[in-house]
Amino acid sequence: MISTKGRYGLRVMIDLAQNDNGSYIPLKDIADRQEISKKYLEIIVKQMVEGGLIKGLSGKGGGYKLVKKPEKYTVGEILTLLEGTICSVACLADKNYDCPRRKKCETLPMWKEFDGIVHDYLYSKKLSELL
Amino acid sequence: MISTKGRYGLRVMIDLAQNDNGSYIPLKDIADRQEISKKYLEIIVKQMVEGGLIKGLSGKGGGYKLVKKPEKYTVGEILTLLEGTICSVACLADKNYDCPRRKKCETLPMWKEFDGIVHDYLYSKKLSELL
DNA sequence: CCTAAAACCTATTGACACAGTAGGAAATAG
DNA sequence: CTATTTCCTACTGTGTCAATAGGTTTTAGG
Repeated sequence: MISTKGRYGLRVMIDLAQNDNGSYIPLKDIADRQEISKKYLEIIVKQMVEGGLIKGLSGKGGGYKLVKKPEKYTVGEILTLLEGTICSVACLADKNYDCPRRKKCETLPMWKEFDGIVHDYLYSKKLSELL
Repeated sequence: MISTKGRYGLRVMIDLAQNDNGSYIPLKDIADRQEISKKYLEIIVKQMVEGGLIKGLSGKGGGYKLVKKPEKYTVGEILTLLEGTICSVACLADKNYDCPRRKKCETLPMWKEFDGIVHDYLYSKKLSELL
């Protein structure tokens, strides 16, 4: 289940794309438009800056802006950054984890196939398609 | 993310299908084969009995068995029973919930589409395909 | 009838993540 | 110099997850 972090973050990205006028957009405006606590958005937006998804500028006239064109972002990369990993099951989430039942597990192939479908959908969906 | 409840429950179903000899299969055997705590499985299996997925018989010679043929179960129905709901986002999980932003939400259509894909996959996958 | 084996039932717990809140420090344009 | 804005650290209540624990009831077979 995608948490508010991922959902809100995605909405911030859409908001930034829709209101892009070349300059930086203050978080307050986004919070007002999206009806989300600005304080909470700060946490999310910080992660997005650190992850290189957007850039921020402090001080008056500051705010946030996209670093790429909307069609260059995929929903998958946005959600992965905020959710940590988009995986249906824990066995696949941690790539280093080596399940002792890996060889005989009857469900693993299905989870892999399922994960592939989810992945394909989210990484083919562009931010620009949501505007 | 599918929790252990759903994953273990699915494995119990597979185990019951694979070891079906007409009589009841004790949980201890399943727990041993699947290498899962029997105590924990009790909780999961109880839910599956209440949900009508399997039936149990107390006493010596008792255990659990499927109520339908493996090809009559879908992975979706099994997971839905154990996970409560298989929904990617909270907005769609509770059918009675009426989001105030429903009309203007730019992300809702995508979540619906995504949910549809997930649903389609899980409800078309039969238990018998996992044996 | 007795006993062993099994399901069934209630309660508890430690750890962790989620969804925020709070208060201030640093940066920057005008 | 000041108002605005990001940036940073810390805290907190709530809930779920993943079990564990200890018992009671049911049932088949000797």
